[in-house]
Amino acid sequence: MTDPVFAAFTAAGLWPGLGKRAAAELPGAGITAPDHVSADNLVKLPRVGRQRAERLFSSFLSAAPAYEVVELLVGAGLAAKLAAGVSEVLGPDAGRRLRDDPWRLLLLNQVSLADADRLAIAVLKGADRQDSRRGRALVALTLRTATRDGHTVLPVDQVLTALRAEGVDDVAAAVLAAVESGDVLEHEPPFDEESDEEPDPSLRTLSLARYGMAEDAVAENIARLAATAEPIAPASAVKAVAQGLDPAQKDAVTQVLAAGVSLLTGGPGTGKSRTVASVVKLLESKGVELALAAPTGRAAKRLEELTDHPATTVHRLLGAQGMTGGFARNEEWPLDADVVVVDEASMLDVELTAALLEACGDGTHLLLVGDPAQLPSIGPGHVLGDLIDSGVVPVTELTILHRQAAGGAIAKLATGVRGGELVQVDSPDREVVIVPAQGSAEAARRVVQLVTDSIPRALSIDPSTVQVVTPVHRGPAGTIELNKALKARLNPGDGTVWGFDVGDRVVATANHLDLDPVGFANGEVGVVTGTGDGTLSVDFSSGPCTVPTSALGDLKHGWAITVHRAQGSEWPGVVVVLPPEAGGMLSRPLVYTALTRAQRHLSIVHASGAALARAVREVDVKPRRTRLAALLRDHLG
DNA sequence: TGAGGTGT
Repeated sequence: MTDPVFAAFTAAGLWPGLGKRAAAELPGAGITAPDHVSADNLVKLPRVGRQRAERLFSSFLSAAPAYEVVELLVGAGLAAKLAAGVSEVLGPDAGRRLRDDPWRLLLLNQVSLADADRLAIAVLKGADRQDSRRGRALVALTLRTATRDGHTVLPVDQVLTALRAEGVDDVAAAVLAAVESGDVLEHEPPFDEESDEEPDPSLRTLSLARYGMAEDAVAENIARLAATAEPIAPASAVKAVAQGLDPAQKDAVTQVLAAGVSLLTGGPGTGKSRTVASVVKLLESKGVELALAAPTGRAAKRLEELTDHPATTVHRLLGAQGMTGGFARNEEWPLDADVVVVDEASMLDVELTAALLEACGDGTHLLLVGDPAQLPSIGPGHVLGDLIDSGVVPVTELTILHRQAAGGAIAKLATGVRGGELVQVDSPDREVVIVPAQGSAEAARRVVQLVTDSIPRALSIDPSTVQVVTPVHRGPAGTIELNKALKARLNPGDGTVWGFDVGDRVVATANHLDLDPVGFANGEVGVVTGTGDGTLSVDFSSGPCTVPTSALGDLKHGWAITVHRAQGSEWPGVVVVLPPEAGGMLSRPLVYTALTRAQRHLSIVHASGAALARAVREVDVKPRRTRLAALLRDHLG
């Protein structure tokens, strides 16, 4: 009979060097408990020689801390695989720390309050829901849950209410304990110089220390860069690159030369890219050291193509050191750049921005380029929006559309949505077509009909240049079902290599930037042109690529992709589907991002009823609570 | 309560 803790430990893959198969073979070799583990016994395993047995034995000993954690977890009826995360978050001393305070388990994202309570009951005997350690953990949990909606802070009252709902009696003591532990920070409301009155204490907020500190760091470092900047070149230098730039675009260039931190904003087609290219050209000619980056691999790749100057992800620029590690570039070892340009800045969250700013030495100029109307960052914070709202950082907003379709229905619709209005557009030329549908099954049928029949027939747009965009993966009008239906119509086949056939459209779901000749970036769409032995040849818009077996798991069918993944790409024809089940996730940025993917034709299959107009009307269906705008006004106002 | 990125 195998020791249950030992069995759980070996099955959870926590023994370094021991594969799944070998783990299953342990009982056969008579190893069913920790004290059976020795080199002499391990050598009885199939395919294990003396040397490997010795190595496995020592790696077992080194995994003792994880074993201790598994013992605690299994004793409480919890999954042993949590142990890896526990050790990562709590360190080698995790077992003792969990025994001291079982609610520390809540530091892991996958853990619920009920799980932590179970561990507490198992570990503490006589555990009490009024335990101050539980209250403290609940404060942090409440704040962490809020970060999933992008908030960096919550009002104190809201945290207290959440604590009461979990049965905590002394809520003030719980907040105090959380603040004293250092995990949580308390913030006074912004000081109002206009009034003599004390700030309202109910406006106090709480943050998780890591985000509270990141927000402080962003504000302080913006102020530092603003204060230490020297003009790079006289404004007259702009003339050299100014041909073809409109006045606002020229202003943006002038601003980069003068200001430590400046912003360049505007919707698709307003010439942000063009302006950035001019900035780069000018600075290169002056021999200025430049660093170009973007939050995603695809945006970085595009920035590089556009400027003809090397660009990387912000993470790579800063020398990111793995999942939990920090960045090699920081205040001690700043970036070797006089000017740093970051594109797609709407995707910057508060922690990455703090790291970026800390890595900018005194006198470095930073230009952030982005569109605040597009989808917000995944991580917490509202950096680009807060910088704009603060009013203390110079902003150039580009508003003039420079595309040939400037006066067209897509542009009118997009401009309306950007401003919060769902306008009726007249489109006799069928640049925009609204297709109402009842329910998501009908919506899905309409999509297939549009792509395979109506659009090519009536508008002479080839299906290969039409992209379907949907908010969701699941359901009849989600990416999964739509791709099945579209493959059946556009490129039927049985999927010889990993479900793909020559002619399939694919989308990348991870970066593989280092493959030979160019590699591909997350979100890039391509077409399969050939199959090899466990490999695929794919033509991405950036060039052809041979995708090895190891990277095939990061490709999916790409006729229909999510709005999130479509951000940053455009197609001649776009079909946007809004199924009823996506009603709850519709927001102005999502709708705006979806429809601005279209260059010449936009079909909207509308099955989400009143939710669409509501989403567009409300500024932000879920506004993010942050302190950054107020902090910036404090530092720079 | 959906969807989304980066790093070794």
